Amino acid sequence: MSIATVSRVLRNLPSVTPETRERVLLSVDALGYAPNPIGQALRAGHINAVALLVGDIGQGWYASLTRDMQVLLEREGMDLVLFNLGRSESRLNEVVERVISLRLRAVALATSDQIPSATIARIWRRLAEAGIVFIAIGHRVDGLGMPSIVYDDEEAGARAVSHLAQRGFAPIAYMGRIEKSMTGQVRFAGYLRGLIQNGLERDPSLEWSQTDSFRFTAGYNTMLDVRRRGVNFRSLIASSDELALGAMAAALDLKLRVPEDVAIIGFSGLEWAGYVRPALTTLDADTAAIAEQFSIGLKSALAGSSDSISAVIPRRLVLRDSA
Amino acid sequence: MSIATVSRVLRNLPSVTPETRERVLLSVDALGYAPNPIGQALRAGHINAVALLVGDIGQGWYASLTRDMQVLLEREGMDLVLFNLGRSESRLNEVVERVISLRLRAVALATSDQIPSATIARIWRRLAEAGIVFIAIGHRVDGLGMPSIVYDDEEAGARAVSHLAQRGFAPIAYMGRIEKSMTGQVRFAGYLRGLIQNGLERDPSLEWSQTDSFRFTAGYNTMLDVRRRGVNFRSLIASSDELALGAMAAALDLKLRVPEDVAIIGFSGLEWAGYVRPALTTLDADTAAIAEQFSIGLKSALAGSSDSISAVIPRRLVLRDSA
DNA sequence: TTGAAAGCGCTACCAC
DNA sequence: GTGGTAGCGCTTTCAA
Repeated sequence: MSIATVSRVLRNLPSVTPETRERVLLSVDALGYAPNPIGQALRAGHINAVALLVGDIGQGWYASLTRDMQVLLEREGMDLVLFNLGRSESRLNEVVERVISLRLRAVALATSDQIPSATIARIWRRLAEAGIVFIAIGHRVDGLGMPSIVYDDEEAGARAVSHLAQRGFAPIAYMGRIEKSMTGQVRFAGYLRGLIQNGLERDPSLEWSQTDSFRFTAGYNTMLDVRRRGVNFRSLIASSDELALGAMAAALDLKLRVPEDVAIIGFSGLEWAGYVRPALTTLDADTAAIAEQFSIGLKSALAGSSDSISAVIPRRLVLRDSA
Repeated sequence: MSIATVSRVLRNLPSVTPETRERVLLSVDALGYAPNPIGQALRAGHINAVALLVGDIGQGWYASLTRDMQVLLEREGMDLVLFNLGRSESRLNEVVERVISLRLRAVALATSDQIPSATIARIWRRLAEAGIVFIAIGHRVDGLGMPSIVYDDEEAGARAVSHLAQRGFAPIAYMGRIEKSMTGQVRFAGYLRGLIQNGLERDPSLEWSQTDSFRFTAGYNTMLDVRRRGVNFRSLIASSDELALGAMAAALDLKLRVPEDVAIIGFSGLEWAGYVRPALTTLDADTAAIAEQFSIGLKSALAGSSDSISAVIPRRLVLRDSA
């Protein structure tokens, strides 16, 4: 009953007689022995854990994604090491180096809108050198063959426009345009396609950028600003539920009726969106589906498959009262 | 220039001549060498990381806490391994065993309201045996000397009552009573003290329990239910912002005015609470302060101090429109 | 089928 | 002040 034999038994290797196995398991039980993952990691050259890099865990979508990822990883016997990026790109590099030095097995990068594609591609290469699986979440990086799981934001944007147009809510504005991000462009492209499909004119004064953030205040201030400037619009598509709620709050404070005077559609499907009044119509973001796809992609990559995952998760239009 | 010397240089041990140090650093730079944390961990007998156990990361308070904890741990050079507990107590035990087997350095248990004190005490002992620091967050476990960081919920509950009473919003109901949890009891005790201090009668029909959860639906359904039953009240204190928003949604759907017909105060200070309309008055929950205290307690415990942290974070009453 | 031993990367000890 | 080496716990040869 050497340590080697114990190791074999505990990993269910075939080359052990039933009796030996029995005896080993008995002793293991008696002693309360459990293998030390650190030893295993040292031997294997990597830790059986995945790094989840999120933009800001305080935001609902990231939190929801984190939960679903943790559940799925645990099911695979892996642990989740969490890194919160904030807005700084240099921090992203530091975190990646940290992950490499920790010898984690995979990186899930989930920052929907803040990082240039070139940066992401560089990080992907860097991790590949280190033998670490990389999967981008929420980032559309076309044509590079980079593993990614994204929403069908183009389609979703177009669908939102059609919905508003059919309800007679034109002119339709777009809040939350962000130039440097691929995702932002895709979502916005959907908005533009939607306009065309519905025979509507594009109007640059209805395309609102938020430089500061995707969050509540930005939505609030933007709404105040466009109303003060007398911009003419009947509805708006906000690229996050936070922006949408901020905008709705401003609208209500200005004594506008929602949706009669201003109709609003958000992006994300956060839980509180169903409980504000009027309840927020939104293009939901299924984080469980993302986690599911991640798990599939991870397993395939760890099994050595060369073709990388490229999944698209559909967004559902959740009709409530705000549009 | 042996490996031993390199190790000494990289850890800034004094017994190295400046020249040697210089030479080593040069080579390290040239080779891009970085120490392997797994080797360090095997040697040290533990991984330089902290486990954060949260009830449900999808809920705003946990998400906010997680972010602040991650930031502070990173500052200390430690990583954050996240575990999501959900509601099952058996899962808590599994997670604790996992943490022990991983040889993490500390556990922060943040589940404000679901776990019996006896269970927590048992876990504390189990971790102590394994030499792992344990700090309870949001759990008040008096008299056991257990390291803990809690809010001043008793005081906060009483303050909420006083505020409502002074504004003439009696009778005041309490939503979200949970018997098995210490925290729940403390918060509720504050409510009772507040009633007495303000010369109000206690009325059991105004003490509402939610068996299912602290979340939106529970608040919504409870409000519907008490109105249907014709319970007489002018305001309510909800033990979470989620409950509060759910209740407010139901009130608005019933064409009640908030705060004129029903005034509402929540517990938590989540960001969206300031952007719903009417904006939600709340007893905020400073998660950054908790992380700060955790960091202090952790450092002291790792330094071998025997007296354990016991911090109380005050809740601020954030006055907005709902009460 | 089982056991002995090397070696993953690190630090602490002991010699020099 | 520096270098050699044992040993943390594991898995994987290689021999028996």
